[in-house]
Amino acid sequence: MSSIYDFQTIEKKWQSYWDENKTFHAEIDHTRPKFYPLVEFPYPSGAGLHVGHPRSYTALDVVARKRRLEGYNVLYTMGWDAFGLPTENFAMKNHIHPEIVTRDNVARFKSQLKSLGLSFDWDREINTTDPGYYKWTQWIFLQLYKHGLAYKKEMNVNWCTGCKVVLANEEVVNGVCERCGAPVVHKEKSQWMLKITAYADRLIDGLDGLDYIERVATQQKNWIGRSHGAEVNFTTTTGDNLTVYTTRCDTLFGATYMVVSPEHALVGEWLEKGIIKNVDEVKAYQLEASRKSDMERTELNKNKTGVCLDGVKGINPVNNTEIPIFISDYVLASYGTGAIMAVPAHDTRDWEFAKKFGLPIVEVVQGNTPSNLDEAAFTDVATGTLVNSGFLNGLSVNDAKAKMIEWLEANGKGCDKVNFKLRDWVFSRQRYWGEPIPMVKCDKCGWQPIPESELPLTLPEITDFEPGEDGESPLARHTDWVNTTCPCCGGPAKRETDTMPQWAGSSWYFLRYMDPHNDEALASKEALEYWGPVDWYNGGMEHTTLHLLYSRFWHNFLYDIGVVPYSEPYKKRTSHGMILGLNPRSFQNLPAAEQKELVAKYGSEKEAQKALVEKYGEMAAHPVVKMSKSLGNVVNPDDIVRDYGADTMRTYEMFMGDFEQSAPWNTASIAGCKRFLDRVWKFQDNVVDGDSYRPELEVPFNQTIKKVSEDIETLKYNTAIAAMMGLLNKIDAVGSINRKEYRDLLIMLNPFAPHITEELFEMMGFGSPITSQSWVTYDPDKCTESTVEIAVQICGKVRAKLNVPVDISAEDAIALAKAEEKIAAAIAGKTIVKELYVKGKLVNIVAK
RNA sequence: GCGGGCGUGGUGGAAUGGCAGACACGUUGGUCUUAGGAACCAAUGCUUUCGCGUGCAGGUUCGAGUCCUGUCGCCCGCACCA
Repeated sequence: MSSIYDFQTIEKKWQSYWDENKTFHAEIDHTRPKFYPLVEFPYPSGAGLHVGHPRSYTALDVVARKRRLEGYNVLYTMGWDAFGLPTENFAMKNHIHPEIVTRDNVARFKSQLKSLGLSFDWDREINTTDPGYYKWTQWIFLQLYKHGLAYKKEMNVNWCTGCKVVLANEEVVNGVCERCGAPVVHKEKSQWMLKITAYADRLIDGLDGLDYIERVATQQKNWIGRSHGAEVNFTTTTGDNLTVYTTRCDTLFGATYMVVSPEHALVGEWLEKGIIKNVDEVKAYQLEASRKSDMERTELNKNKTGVCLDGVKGINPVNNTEIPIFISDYVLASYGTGAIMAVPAHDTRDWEFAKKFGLPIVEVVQGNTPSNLDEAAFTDVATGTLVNSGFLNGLSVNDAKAKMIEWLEANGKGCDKVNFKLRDWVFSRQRYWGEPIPMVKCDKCGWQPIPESELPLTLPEITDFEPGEDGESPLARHTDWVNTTCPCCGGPAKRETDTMPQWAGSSWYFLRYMDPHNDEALASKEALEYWGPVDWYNGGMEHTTLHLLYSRFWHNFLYDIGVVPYSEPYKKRTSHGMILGLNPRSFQNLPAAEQKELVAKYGSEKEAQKALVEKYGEMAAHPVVKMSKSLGNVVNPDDIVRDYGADTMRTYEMFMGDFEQSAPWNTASIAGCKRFLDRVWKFQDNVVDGDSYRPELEVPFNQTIKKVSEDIETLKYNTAIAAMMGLLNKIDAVGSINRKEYRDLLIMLNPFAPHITEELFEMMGFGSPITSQSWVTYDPDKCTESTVEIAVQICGKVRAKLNVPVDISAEDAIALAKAEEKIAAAIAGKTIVKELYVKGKLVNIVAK
């Protein structure tokens, strides 16, 4: 009899074995092809590992382990993205230094990850808060500065009222802070900026050569938001130039007014010069607009507001018509020129505004059917033809655009222009726990980079991490550190006290894994050339427009300055779905007894569910929700590993559903995966000799190996495991397993359940360790049985089943089908209209 | 509003245009047990009589969960980007 499958002992045994033997340690080896899979390194939060983390880690661990068996030299690594606000907040609250908080959290995360048997090369572990690491983060910043891509600017920033820190546009979600949920307001602050906009085109065009899943590429493109249009130079009655940006220069004849953003420079100028007559009204509107938070602006976006500037008019360059100029916050200062020409007949927003302010609506584009401009703007570009537009009359929209640009350029009234939604990256944070920005300010020389030889510029040891009330970094209070000398003139100077955002360290970490201990460079040329680029990067969708875009920007830049030998960092990007929790407040998830009780009380399930929604709120209507402490549905991976083992946990996470879709965690379902592994364990009692597949298992084995091999490559881990479960059922039907079959099964299962397969491999004397074996192969000719069961349909309805040789001819198959008793009876006396045979599937007879 | 995705048993989910519900969970019955929240075996979409079934209504096809049109619902992203 087999021993008990004591997963606790076995898993510890092999984890120590791998550690001691450095089984997964990778070194440059030019005799083997390399493979570099990457998962997003975690922020080591105080809460410990979430069950969501291992979904991604296990998925690429499966790929990494398979690749090693296939002969690749695999670099699979882990590290810590450890700078960040939660740690600093925890440190403040509990009066513990962030460094200690980080150290403790990392230790916990590391032991949790180790307990899962992930095949990381722990010798390459990195930590963004390690001065040896952030020396190079700072070094990259200096290169950006030296190439004019880092600059300091007084600007309107997103200010989180909760974190008391500046946020990047990407960090503001629905007008509130992505992290803490507090309202975000605008504030003028002097900030370090990175010129990501200089790479806008590259970041779109570079996607073409990459294997990114569609939704990631689309989201990045939309975020960068490239639009082709024209700048048109309007003039004003004051003699000023007022340039607008438009994608519809074909409609220039239909411009009946102009709108500039409340912050537009000309408005200030005109106010100063006394040109504007309704000063109070204009100033009041400006003030109101500046006070609005993003949330308020969003909420109000249906109801257009604005003020007409009294005393100045715009002049349309194409027909010299004078038109009114408004200020309105529906025009953004930060996009285009901060000014637009308004064509209410053909733009929905302009139409709304014109309706509200009673402005003329002039039709210049006509569709195939007459449009009612009292009802809505006509915006169909595809079918429109120009009217009331002088030299454009009769042209299609596209032709008119081209002709108008020609005209504008010929007359010096405008030009072609490409605009982007993407804005420069606000890079300053008024916090302690981040990389110091290696810049000093000298009264004489201005901002100066510190010499590279002085890197890393380390954080000073301080104990008070509270941000200043004025929004200054806590570092600003530490004058010993702040006061320094100017690297340029040697005179007194002050250090920058803001630190870098968390996205800094994670923008290049995958390069450091290639050569983590190098003190001369961020990584050696040899390592960068051998290991790079990342072959397969898996991570969350939430990073698509943040980390993923930022790191592509940095990497393209590093390529331009000759630091890395290729421009794009990641060849392939995939994304996993979130692991959700069951909502304990939803009717569907209540214990049966409670459900009965509620139905008795309220009459029906529907009414019971309604009552729950009334009691708990809208959320009770959703049976599957995000895990949260307040609902008490958070699952701790430690508990699962303790109760079921790491192999079961891994298998379950891969089996629970489509890897790319979100899936609810259901601890009750884990039993199935545990049983699966138990059955594999028990095969040891029923092993017979044999060094080839037995006839009845030959096809199932070949089929399963094919399925598992292919599914691992296409993220279909769930069906790969299902196929192995199906194979087990077939082996059980035979009643025993032979040594060849057992051995191949274990290799196939090894990437998913590495511990149990190592143990069985050793016990069975197949040679040890399993990690030095070769991946199983299949014979394509042996993936189908020699006879198959086909369906016989009459008019598409299945009427009988038939066993036929797999290579039977269509004629023979149809003849056999017709000879079948039920079929013969069904078609008797009818005219056969059509007969067809689909190989190995079915015969369909159409009879009337 | 725009862009992307998705609606399949009690549940998670399978199905190159070809026998819908693989593989699991759960449930029911059984075996073995002092016991079972263990293990194993059997049944399990609904109805059981023809039959009906992939959100709903049409269409294409010999054949549609899959393709097309419309519609309803849910999720995600963007959100006045001119």
